[in-house]
Amino acid sequence: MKKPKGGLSGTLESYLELIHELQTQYGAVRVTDLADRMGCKTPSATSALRRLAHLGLINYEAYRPVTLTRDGKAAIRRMSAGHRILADLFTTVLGLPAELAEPEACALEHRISPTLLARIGTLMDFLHGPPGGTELRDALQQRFAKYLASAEGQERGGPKASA
Amino acid sequence: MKKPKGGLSGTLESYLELIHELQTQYGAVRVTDLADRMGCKTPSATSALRRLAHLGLINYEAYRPVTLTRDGKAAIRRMSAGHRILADLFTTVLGLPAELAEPEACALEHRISPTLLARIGTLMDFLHGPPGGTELRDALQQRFAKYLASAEGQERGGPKASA
DNA sequence: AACAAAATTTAGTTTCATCTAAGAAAAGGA
DNA sequence: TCCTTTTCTTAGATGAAACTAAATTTTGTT
Repeated sequence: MKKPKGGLSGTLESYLELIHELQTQYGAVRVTDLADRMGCKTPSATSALRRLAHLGLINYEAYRPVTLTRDGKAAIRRMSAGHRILADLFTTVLGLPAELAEPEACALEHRISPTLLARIGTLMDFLHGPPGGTELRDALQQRFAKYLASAEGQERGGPKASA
Repeated sequence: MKKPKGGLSGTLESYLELIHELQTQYGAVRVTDLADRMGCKTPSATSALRRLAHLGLINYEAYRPVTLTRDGKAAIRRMSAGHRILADLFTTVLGLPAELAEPEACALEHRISPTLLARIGTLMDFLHGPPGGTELRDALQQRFAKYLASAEGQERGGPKASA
Protein backbone atom coordinates (compact mmCIF):
# COMPACT_ATOMS: atom_id res chain seq x y z
CA MET A 1 0.00 0.00 0.00
CA LYS A 2 3.06 2.18 0.09
CA LYS A 3 3.77 2.01 -3.60
CA PRO A 4 0.80 3.03 -5.69
CA LYS A 5 0.98 0.43 -8.41
CA GLY A 6 -0.10 2.48 -11.36
CA GLY A 7 1.73 5.58 -10.20
CA LEU A 8 -1.58 6.75 -8.76
CA SER A 9 -1.61 7.82 -5.14
CA GLY A 10 -4.57 7.27 -2.86
CA THR A 11 -5.24 10.97 -2.81
CA LEU A 12 -5.28 11.21 -6.56
CA GLU A 13 -7.57 8.21 -6.75
CA SER A 14 -9.98 10.03 -4.51
CA TYR A 15 -9.85 13.11 -6.69
CA LEU A 16 -10.43 11.03 -9.77
CA GLU A 17 -13.40 9.27 -8.30
CA LEU A 18 -14.87 12.51 -7.11
CA ILE A 19 -14.47 14.00 -10.55
CA HIS A 20 -16.39 11.11 -11.95
CA GLU A 21 -19.11 11.45 -9.36
CA LEU A 22 -19.57 15.18 -9.83
CA GLN A 23 -19.53 14.71 -13.56
CA THR A 24 -22.27 12.12 -13.67
CA GLN A 25 -24.26 13.85 -10.96
CA TYR A 26 -24.06 17.45 -12.08
CA GLY A 27 -22.69 17.16 -15.57
CA ALA A 28 -19.80 19.42 -14.71
CA VAL A 29 -16.84 19.52 -12.38
CA ARG A 30 -16.30 22.75 -10.52
CA VAL A 31 -12.95 23.19 -8.84
CA THR A 32 -14.64 24.71 -5.82
CA ASP A 33 -16.83 21.64 -5.31
CA LEU A 34 -13.84 19.41 -5.77
CA ALA A 35 -11.98 21.31 -3.07
CA ASP A 36 -14.99 21.38 -0.77
CA ARG A 37 -15.58 17.69 -1.02
CA MET A 38 -11.93 16.89 -0.59
CA GLY A 39 -11.72 19.17 2.39
CA CYS A 40 -9.00 21.33 0.93
CA LYS A 41 -8.59 24.69 -0.76
CA THR A 42 -9.00 25.33 -4.46
CA PRO A 43 -5.31 25.58 -5.33
CA SER A 44 -4.81 22.07 -4.04
CA ALA A 45 -7.60 20.86 -6.30
CA THR A 46 -6.12 22.65 -9.25
CA SER A 47 -2.78 21.06 -8.60
CA ALA A 48 -4.40 17.65 -8.36
CA LEU A 49 -6.05 18.29 -11.71
CA ARG A 50 -2.71 19.12 -13.24
CA ARG A 51 -1.18 15.96 -11.84
CA LEU A 52 -4.08 13.85 -13.09
CA ALA A 53 -3.81 15.43 -16.51
CA HIS A 54 -0.10 14.78 -16.52
CA LEU A 55 -0.84 11.12 -15.83
CA GLY A 56 -3.17 11.06 -18.80
CA LEU A 57 -6.28 10.33 -16.77
CA ILE A 58 -8.19 13.53 -17.46
CA ASN A 59 -8.29 16.16 -20.14
CA TYR A 60 -7.54 19.41 -18.46
CA GLU A 61 -6.86 22.88 -19.68
CA ALA A 62 -7.11 26.00 -17.59
CA TYR A 63 -10.65 27.31 -17.25
CA ARG A 64 -11.93 24.50 -19.45
CA PRO A 65 -14.35 21.79 -18.45
CA VAL A 66 -12.66 18.63 -17.24
CA THR A 67 -13.30 15.32 -18.93
CA LEU A 68 -12.08 11.83 -18.25
CA THR A 69 -9.79 10.16 -20.75
CA ARG A 70 -10.25 6.52 -21.65
CA ASP A 71 -7.51 5.64 -19.20
CA GLY A 72 -9.25 7.68 -16.56
CA LYS A 73 -12.51 5.85 -17.05
CA ALA A 74 -10.70 2.54 -16.96
CA ALA A 75 -9.02 3.51 -13.69
CA ILE A 76 -12.36 4.39 -12.18
CA ARG A 77 -13.93 1.16 -13.27
CA ARG A 78 -11.04 -0.67 -11.70
CA MET A 79 -11.47 1.16 -8.42
CA SER A 80 -15.18 1.19 -7.91
CA ALA A 81 -15.39 -2.52 -7.27
CA GLY A 82 -13.52 -1.98 -4.04
CA HIS A 83 -15.81 0.83 -3.10
CA ARG A 84 -18.90 -1.31 -3.51
CA ILE A 85 -17.45 -4.17 -1.54
CA LEU A 86 -16.56 -1.96 1.38
CA ALA A 87 -19.84 -0.08 1.42
CA ASP A 88 -21.57 -3.44 1.32
CA LEU A 89 -19.57 -4.68 4.30
CA PHE A 90 -20.36 -1.56 6.28
CA THR A 91 -24.08 -1.62 5.64
CA THR A 92 -24.67 -5.36 5.58
CA VAL A 93 -22.42 -6.51 8.38
CA LEU A 94 -21.80 -3.44 10.50
CA GLY A 95 -25.29 -2.08 10.02
CA LEU A 96 -24.17 1.41 9.12
CA PRO A 97 -26.66 3.58 7.26
CA ALA A 98 -25.64 4.27 3.68
CA GLU A 99 -25.02 7.92 4.49
CA LEU A 100 -22.24 6.84 6.79
CA ALA A 101 -21.08 3.77 4.93
CA GLU A 102 -20.47 5.63 1.70
CA PRO A 103 -17.94 8.18 2.91
CA GLU A 104 -16.22 5.56 5.03
CA ALA A 105 -15.86 3.30 2.04
CA CYS A 106 -14.63 6.25 0.09
CA ALA A 107 -11.97 7.01 2.64
CA LEU A 108 -10.76 3.46 2.99
CA GLU A 109 -10.88 2.03 -0.47
CA HIS A 110 -7.58 3.58 -1.42
CA ARG A 111 -5.81 2.47 1.70
CA ILE A 112 -6.72 -1.18 1.91
CA SER A 113 -4.62 -3.94 0.49
CA PRO A 114 -5.88 -5.92 -2.50
CA THR A 115 -5.56 -9.12 -0.51
CA LEU A 116 -7.84 -7.94 2.25
CA LEU A 117 -10.28 -6.46 -0.20
CA ALA A 118 -10.47 -9.71 -2.09
CA ARG A 119 -11.19 -11.62 1.08
CA ILE A 120 -13.92 -9.20 2.08
CA GLY A 121 -15.35 -9.59 -1.39
CA THR A 122 -15.46 -13.32 -0.91
CA LEU A 123 -17.22 -12.89 2.41
CA MET A 124 -19.83 -10.66 0.86
CA ASP A 125 -20.36 -13.11 -1.96
CA PHE A 126 -20.85 -15.78 0.62
CA LEU A 127 -23.25 -13.71 2.69
CA HIS A 128 -25.37 -12.80 -0.31
CA GLY A 129 -25.19 -15.95 -2.34
CA PRO A 130 -27.41 -18.97 -2.02
CA PRO A 131 -24.58 -21.34 -1.08
CA GLY A 132 -25.67 -20.83 2.45
CA GLY A 133 -25.02 -17.32 3.59
CA THR A 134 -28.35 -15.58 3.38
CA GLU A 135 -30.00 -16.91 6.51
CA LEU A 136 -26.84 -16.31 8.40
CA ARG A 137 -26.73 -12.77 7.12
CA ASP A 138 -30.29 -12.12 8.14
CA ALA A 139 -29.75 -13.57 11.57
CA LEU A 140 -26.61 -11.54 12.03
CA GLN A 141 -28.29 -8.35 10.93
CA GLN A 142 -31.32 -8.75 13.13
CA ARG A 143 -29.52 -9.77 16.24
CA PHE A 144 -26.70 -7.29 15.88
CA ALA A 145 -29.20 -4.52 15.29
CA LYS A 146 -30.89 -5.47 18.52
CA TYR A 147 -27.57 -5.56 20.30
CA LEU A 148 -26.68 -2.17 18.92
CA ALA A 149 -29.96 -0.72 20.03
CA SER A 150 -29.42 -2.01 23.54
CA ALA A 151 -25.85 -0.77 23.75
CA GLU A 152 -27.24 2.46 22.34
CA GLY A 153 -25.34 5.65 22.79
CA GLN A 154 -22.26 4.26 24.41
CA GLU A 155 -20.70 2.45 21.52
CA ARG A 156 -18.07 0.32 23.24
CA GLY A 157 -17.70 2.60 26.20
CA GLY A 158 -15.60 5.20 24.46
CA PRO A 159 -12.46 3.77 22.85
CA LYS A 160 -11.14 7.18 22.04
CA ALA A 161 -9.45 8.70 25.05
CA SER A 162 -9.12 5.52 27.06
CA ALA A 163 -5.55 6.46 27.99
CA MET B 1 -8.60 11.05 8.79
CA LYS B 2 -6.86 13.83 6.98
CA LYS B 3 -5.93 15.78 10.08
CA PRO B 4 -3.97 13.67 12.57
CA LYS B 5 -5.58 14.85 15.75
CA GLY B 6 -2.62 14.75 18.05
CA GLY B 7 -0.18 15.98 15.44
CA LEU B 8 0.76 12.34 14.86
CA SER B 9 0.61 11.02 11.33
CA GLY B 10 -0.27 7.46 10.48
CA THR B 11 3.29 6.79 9.42
CA LEU B 12 4.70 8.09 12.66
CA GLU B 13 2.18 6.05 14.61
CA SER B 14 3.47 2.98 12.83
CA TYR B 15 7.05 3.84 13.68
CA LEU B 16 6.11 4.41 17.29
CA GLU B 17 4.32 1.14 17.56
CA LEU B 18 7.18 -0.67 15.94
CA ILE B 19 9.61 0.90 18.36
CA HIS B 20 7.52 -0.37 21.19
CA GLU B 21 7.33 -3.82 19.72
CA LEU B 22 11.05 -4.12 19.06
CA GLN B 23 11.78 -2.75 22.49
CA THR B 24 9.65 -5.25 24.36
CA GLN B 25 10.67 -8.08 22.08
CA TYR B 26 14.40 -7.51 21.82
CA GLY B 27 15.06 -4.96 24.50
CA ALA B 28 16.60 -2.58 22.04
CA VAL B 29 15.63 -0.68 18.94
CA ARG B 30 18.01 -0.87 16.06
CA VAL B 31 17.55 1.64 13.29
CA THR B 32 18.22 -1.02 10.72
CA ASP B 33 15.43 -3.22 12.01
CA LEU B 34 13.13 -0.24 12.15
CA ALA B 35 13.88 0.52 8.53
CA ASP B 36 13.56 -3.11 7.48
CA ARG B 37 10.20 -3.55 9.11
CA MET B 38 8.91 -0.28 7.78
CA GLY B 39 10.11 -1.15 4.34
CA CYS B 40 12.33 1.88 3.98
CA LYS B 41 15.99 2.81 4.21
CA THR B 42 17.77 3.76 7.40
CA PRO B 43 17.90 7.51 6.80
CA SER B 44 14.12 7.55 6.64
CA ALA B 45 13.97 5.77 9.97
CA THR B 46 16.42 8.18 11.50
CA SER B 47 14.36 11.09 10.33
CA ALA B 48 11.25 9.51 11.80
CA LEU B 49 13.08 9.15 15.09
CA ARG B 50 13.94 12.80 15.05
CA ARG B 51 10.36 13.76 14.35
CA LEU B 52 9.08 11.51 17.13
CA ALA B 53 11.60 12.98 19.54
CA HIS B 54 10.56 16.44 18.49
CA LEU B 55 6.99 15.53 19.36
CA GLY B 56 8.12 14.39 22.78
CA LEU B 57 7.15 10.77 22.28
CA ILE B 58 10.59 9.22 22.46
CA ASN B 59 13.93 10.10 24.00
CA TYR B 60 16.38 10.19 21.19
CA GLU B 61 19.94 11.29 20.87
CA ALA B 62 22.28 10.30 18.10
CA TYR B 63 23.81 6.86 18.54
CA ARG B 64 21.99 6.44 21.85
CA PRO B 65 19.41 3.81 22.68
CA VAL B 66 15.86 4.98 22.09
CA THR B 67 13.33 4.97 24.91
CA LEU B 68 9.69 5.89 25.03
CA THR B 69 8.62 8.90 27.04
CA ARG B 70 5.52 8.82 29.18
CA ASP B 71 3.60 10.52 26.40
CA GLY B 72 4.92 7.94 23.97
CA LYS B 73 3.71 5.08 26.11
CA ALA B 74 0.34 6.75 26.51
CA ALA B 75 0.07 7.17 22.75
CA ILE B 76 0.78 3.50 22.25
CA ARG B 77 -1.77 2.44 24.78
CA ARG B 78 -4.30 4.61 23.03
CA MET B 79 -3.54 3.04 19.67
CA SER B 80 -3.28 -0.64 20.39
CA ALA B 81 -6.99 -1.10 21.04
CA GLY B 82 -7.66 -0.41 17.39
CA HIS B 83 -5.04 -2.90 16.37
CA ARG B 84 -6.60 -5.69 18.39
CA ILE B 85 -10.08 -4.95 17.13
CA LEU B 86 -8.98 -5.10 13.52
CA ALA B 87 -6.88 -8.20 13.90
CA ASP B 88 -9.84 -9.79 15.61
CA LEU B 89 -12.14 -8.89 12.75
CA PHE B 90 -9.74 -10.29 10.22
CA THR B 91 -9.21 -13.59 11.96
CA THR B 92 -12.66 -14.13 13.41
CA VAL B 93 -14.87 -12.92 10.60
CA LEU B 94 -12.70 -13.05 7.52
CA GLY B 95 -10.90 -16.18 8.57
CA LEU B 96 -7.43 -14.87 7.88
CA PRO B 97 -4.54 -16.59 9.60
CA ALA B 98 -2.87 -14.44 12.25
CA GLU B 99 0.26 -14.14 10.13
CA LEU B 100 -1.78 -12.29 7.55
CA ALA B 101 -4.23 -10.55 9.87
CA GLU B 102 -1.52 -8.93 11.94
CA PRO B 103 0.23 -6.95 9.26
CA GLU B 104 -3.07 -6.01 7.67
CA ALA B 105 -4.32 -4.66 10.98
CA CYS B 106 -1.05 -2.89 11.38
CA ALA B 107 -1.41 -1.21 8.04
CA LEU B 108 -5.01 -0.19 8.51
CA GLU B 109 -5.26 0.85 12.12
CA HIS B 110 -3.87 4.29 11.46
CA ARG B 111 -6.07 4.93 8.48
CA ILE B 112 -9.45 4.00 9.74
CA SER B 113 -11.87 6.47 11.25
CA PRO B 114 -12.66 6.28 14.96
CA THR B 115 -16.33 5.92 14.12
CA LEU B 116 -15.83 2.87 11.99
CA LEU B 117 -13.41 1.37 14.45
CA ALA B 118 -15.88 1.82 17.27
CA ARG B 119 -18.59 0.10 15.30
CA ILE B 120 -16.34 -2.79 14.45
CA GLY B 121 -15.47 -3.02 18.12
CA THR B 122 -19.12 -3.28 18.96
CA LEU B 123 -19.57 -6.01 16.41
CA MET B 124 -16.71 -7.99 17.86
CA ASP B 125 -18.07 -7.53 21.34
CA PHE B 126 -21.35 -8.86 20.07
CA LEU B 127 -19.80 -11.79 18.29
CA HIS B 128 -17.77 -12.80 21.33
CA GLY B 129 -20.11 -11.93 24.14
CA PRO B 130 -22.83 -14.09 25.59
CA PRO B 131 -25.66 -11.72 24.62
CA GLY B 132 -26.16 -13.98 21.68
CA GLY B 133 -23.33 -13.74 19.23
CA THR B 134 -21.23 -16.80 19.87
CA GLU B 135 -23.29 -19.42 18.07
CA LEU B 136 -23.67 -17.04 15.20
CA ARG B 137 -19.95 -16.53 15.14
CA ASP B 138 -19.27 -20.24 15.11
CA ALA B 139 -21.78 -20.85 12.38
CA LEU B 140 -20.33 -18.05 10.31
CA GLN B 141 -16.79 -19.30 10.76
CA GLN B 142 -17.54 -22.88 9.89
CA ARG B 143 -19.68 -22.19 6.89
CA PHE B 144 -17.50 -19.43 5.53
CA ALA B 145 -14.46 -21.63 5.92
CA LYS B 146 -16.20 -24.28 3.88
CA TYR B 147 -17.19 -21.73 1.27
CA LEU B 148 -13.63 -20.48 1.11
CA ALA B 149 -12.30 -23.97 0.67
CA SER B 150 -14.67 -24.62 -2.18
CA ALA B 151 -13.91 -21.34 -3.92
CA GLU B 152 -10.28 -22.24 -3.27
CA GLY B 153 -7.65 -20.51 -5.21
CA GLN B 154 -9.86 -18.18 -7.13
CA GLU B 155 -10.89 -15.84 -4.40
CA ARG B 156 -14.07 -14.10 -5.54
CA GLY B 157 -14.60 -16.06 -8.66
CA GLY B 158 -13.34 -13.40 -10.98
CA PRO B 159 -15.79 -10.53 -11.34
CA LYS B 160 -13.08 -8.37 -9.87
CA ALA B 161 -12.46 -5.90 -12.61
CA SER B 162 -15.84 -6.60 -14.10
CA ALA B 163 -15.03 -3.63 -16.32
C1' DA C 1 45.63 -0.60 20.42
C1' DA C 2 44.50 -0.22 15.76
C1' DC C 3 42.04 -1.39 11.87
C1' DA C 4 37.99 -3.27 9.31
C1' DA C 5 33.21 -3.87 9.20
C1' DA C 6 28.70 -2.72 10.49
C1' DA C 7 25.44 0.59 12.05
C1' DT C 8 23.91 5.23 12.28
C1' DT C 9 23.67 9.92 11.11
C1' DT C 10 24.12 14.02 8.11
C1' DA C 11 23.64 16.39 3.79
C1' DG C 12 21.24 17.25 -0.04
C1' DT C 13 17.41 16.04 -3.31
C1' DT C 14 12.76 14.51 -4.69
C1' DT C 15 7.80 14.01 -4.79
C1' DC C 16 3.32 14.69 -2.85
C1' DA C 17 -0.15 17.33 -0.91
C1' DT C 18 -1.19 21.07 1.17
C1' DC C 19 -1.35 26.26 2.25
C1' DT C 20 -1.63 31.76 1.57
C1' DA C 21 -1.53 35.67 -1.24
C1' DA C 22 -2.38 37.61 -5.27
C1' DG C 23 -3.50 37.93 -10.15
C1' DA C 24 -6.51 36.44 -14.44
C1' DA C 25 -10.79 34.81 -16.39
C1' DA C 26 -15.77 34.13 -16.51
C1' DA C 27 -20.40 35.25 -15.13
C1' DG C 28 -23.98 38.35 -13.90
C1' DG C 29 -26.40 42.52 -12.76
C1' DA C 30 -27.20 47.44 -13.36
C1' DT D 1 -21.62 47.78 -21.91
C1' DC D 2 -19.01 48.11 -17.68
C1' DC D 3 -18.25 46.92 -13.28
C1' DT D 4 -18.55 43.69 -9.39
C1' DT D 5 -18.49 39.24 -7.68
C1' DT D 6 -17.29 34.67 -8.07
C1' DT D 7 -14.32 31.23 -9.71
C1' DC D 8 -10.03 29.55 -11.10
C1' DT D 9 -5.16 29.74 -11.70
C1' DT D 10 -0.31 30.96 -10.80
C1' DA D 11 3.48 31.83 -7.71
C1' DG D 12 5.95 30.68 -3.87
C1' DA D 13 6.39 28.29 0.70
C1' DT D 14 5.91 24.53 3.92
C1' DG D 15 6.10 19.94 5.92
C1' DA D 16 6.00 14.93 5.56
C1' DA D 17 8.23 11.03 3.94
C1' DA D 18 11.13 8.94 1.15
C1' DC D 19 15.74 8.38 -1.50
C1' DT D 20 21.24 8.29 -2.57
C1' DA D 21 25.77 9.31 -1.35
C1' DA D 22 28.90 10.37 1.90
C1' DA D 23 30.42 11.17 6.66
C1' DT D 24 30.77 9.46 11.32
C1' DT D 25 30.37 6.59 15.27
C1' DT D 26 30.37 2.07 17.38
C1' DT D 27 31.70 -2.52 17.56
C1' DG D 28 34.46 -6.45 16.98
C1' DT D 29 38.67 -8.79 15.66
C1' DT D 30 43.24 -9.70 15.66
